[in-house]
Amino acid sequence: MKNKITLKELSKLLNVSVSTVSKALNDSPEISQKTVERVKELAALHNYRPNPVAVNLKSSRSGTIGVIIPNIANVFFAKVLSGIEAKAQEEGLQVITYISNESYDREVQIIDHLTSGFVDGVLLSIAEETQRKRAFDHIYHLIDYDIPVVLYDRINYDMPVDKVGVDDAESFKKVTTKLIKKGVKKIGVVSTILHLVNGKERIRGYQEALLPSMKEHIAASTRREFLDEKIHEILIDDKVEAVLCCDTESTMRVYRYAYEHNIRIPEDLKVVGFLNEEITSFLTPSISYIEQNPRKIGKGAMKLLGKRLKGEAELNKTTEKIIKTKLVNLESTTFDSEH
Amino acid sequence: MKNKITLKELSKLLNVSVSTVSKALNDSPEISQKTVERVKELAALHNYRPNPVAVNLKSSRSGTIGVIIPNIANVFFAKVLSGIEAKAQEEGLQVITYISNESYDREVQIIDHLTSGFVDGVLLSIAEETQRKRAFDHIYHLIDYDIPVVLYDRINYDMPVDKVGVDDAESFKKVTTKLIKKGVKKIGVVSTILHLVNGKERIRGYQEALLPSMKEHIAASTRREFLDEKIHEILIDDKVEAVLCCDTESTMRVYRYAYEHNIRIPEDLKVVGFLNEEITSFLTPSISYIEQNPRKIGKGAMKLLGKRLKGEAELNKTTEKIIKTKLVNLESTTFDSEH
DNA sequence: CTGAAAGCGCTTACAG
DNA sequence: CTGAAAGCGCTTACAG
Repeated sequence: MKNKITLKELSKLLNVSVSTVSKALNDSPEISQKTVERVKELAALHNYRPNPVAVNLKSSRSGTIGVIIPNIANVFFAKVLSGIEAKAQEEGLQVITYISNESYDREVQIIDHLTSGFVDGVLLSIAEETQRKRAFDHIYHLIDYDIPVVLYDRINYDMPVDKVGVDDAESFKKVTTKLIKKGVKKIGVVSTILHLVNGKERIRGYQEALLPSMKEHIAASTRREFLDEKIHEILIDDKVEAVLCCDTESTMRVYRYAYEHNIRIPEDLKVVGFLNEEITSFLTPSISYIEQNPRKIGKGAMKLLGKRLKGEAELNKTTEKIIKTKLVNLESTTFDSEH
Repeated sequence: MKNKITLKELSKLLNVSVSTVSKALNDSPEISQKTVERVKELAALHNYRPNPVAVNLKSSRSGTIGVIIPNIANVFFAKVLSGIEAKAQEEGLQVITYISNESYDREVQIIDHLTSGFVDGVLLSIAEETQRKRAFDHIYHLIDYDIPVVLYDRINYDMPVDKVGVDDAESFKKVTTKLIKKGVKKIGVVSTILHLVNGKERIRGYQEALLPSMKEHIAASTRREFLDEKIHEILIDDKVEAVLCCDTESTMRVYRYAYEHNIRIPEDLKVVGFLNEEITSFLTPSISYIEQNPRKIGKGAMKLLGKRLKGEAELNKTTEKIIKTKLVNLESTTFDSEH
């Protein structure tokens, strides 16, 4: 079974030309029914598969797309990837995975590599460091190369590409409004991702929903020791009754802070987290959380890219798709169910 | 910037032959220093990159490896992937990701696809359903195709391939022994993965470590309602003092069960989980857990595959690499630190 | 209906 | 030191 059989070998066995074999296998109307059958039978017998590399060289497409993931250990991105993979599967495309590890340098390196023509298109979620630096030249470079790019999740940039993301601002606005309607007077926000677009957007949503009479309570820092201090300020000094967490890390810190200081959830403090189902199911007591539907984001991004690759998308127009989040209500919170 | 420049175009601009340009770029000693410089300069100017597809066709290698992941939303596998990706990066290989979703059919389909020559080698962790069915023909098929395969994590199969895994039995044996030395008399095990090799191995390690005088307390089921019943039996009826959990799901069930029945951890019950750091850090109180070092597993698997691909491995001999686990001790357990 | 020829973009023995 | 030629495995206009 060592060597894969080629068209040439098949043609020799069949005593016809390579062209004929190729056409027969591709159901060309040029070839007689009889020949087609003969060829296909032998091909099946030898388990013939066209060499994808050769096919790609002819068609000058690689049949693969590149996915750049900032952090694969984050279940959110892992699920996005699984959505991408599922959709790519449907479209007959391969997925080449690149992990930027939130590093600018690595992202530049990956993108540089991608301009060699390894892939027909790219799905990108911009690394944290890149966002901090606001250095996007490498991404524009990719676009200049006419490699279709779709941004996913971290999207609020003014780039001429398709985008798929989440209604960050809207989700926080809705939750805040809901809490206000419940009669909650002091609402706070905790974040370790203030420098990311998504983090900024979420806070904006919160701010927009606050009533003019209400004070903002924002505890934000990327450094754990400072964050705990700030959490102390809003939980102990300001005595907020509810807190919205912008990310997994801040949810965890609030949760642990409450545990260590005997603050009961949800009696003393209502907590809404931005995290995934798996972790929430571990928490005792459970909290409410905003479900982002990462698989859908992945599928949506791959779908847009697929359209670009097939030329079904308009050339000078980009699409922005927003996947709605859902507030999930758990046992020990006081929200009504949402369906 | 639309069209990538090719060797042919470069050669025209330089008034030399395509061969000369190719050799110059590859630092062939055949070419004069002057020409090499001239060629490289222009190539750099035009940002020339060899078309990887064409290079692959010549070398009849694809330069990519395929990774089959049973479940990417499991952080364990996500981290394995990140280890694989890092090592592949070092070796200049691309990683094509396939997600089997623990499905036998999907795994068969992926492997069938892989025999077309998309990849030079495969890293595989066998899907749950495949293990249940004990149907491995498709994997042998891949091996017959002379595509190097390395099994990772789920490895205890008698296949003639390289393997990288964890010391499942050993890890449970060690923990059990440790507990016994601490004076714990009744030790139980909870598992939802009894049908997986890893699950079996862990239980075997536990059984081996038990003293002849001690009774086994095993709560195992893949169905949640049955599992809760069995957890009840060992926690309430048998009153075990410590419980080893074989997987994330069973850890979570035990944890929640204890919470709901006011069983204090670790005063009433010591819990050792098989889960990842992220989740553990969420638990209040925290528990001890066995750290498997998934990134190292990924790197190790990729390293073995790399050796096969470079022909550095002996042909009729396979390597099995075991990555040691580590027991991690957290605040509220009574283990000594281990370093 | 079938086949010879050119070509996708490269590399590499071989000749000069 | 340089270049023409063959070839990796395929597809597809073109000729017969």
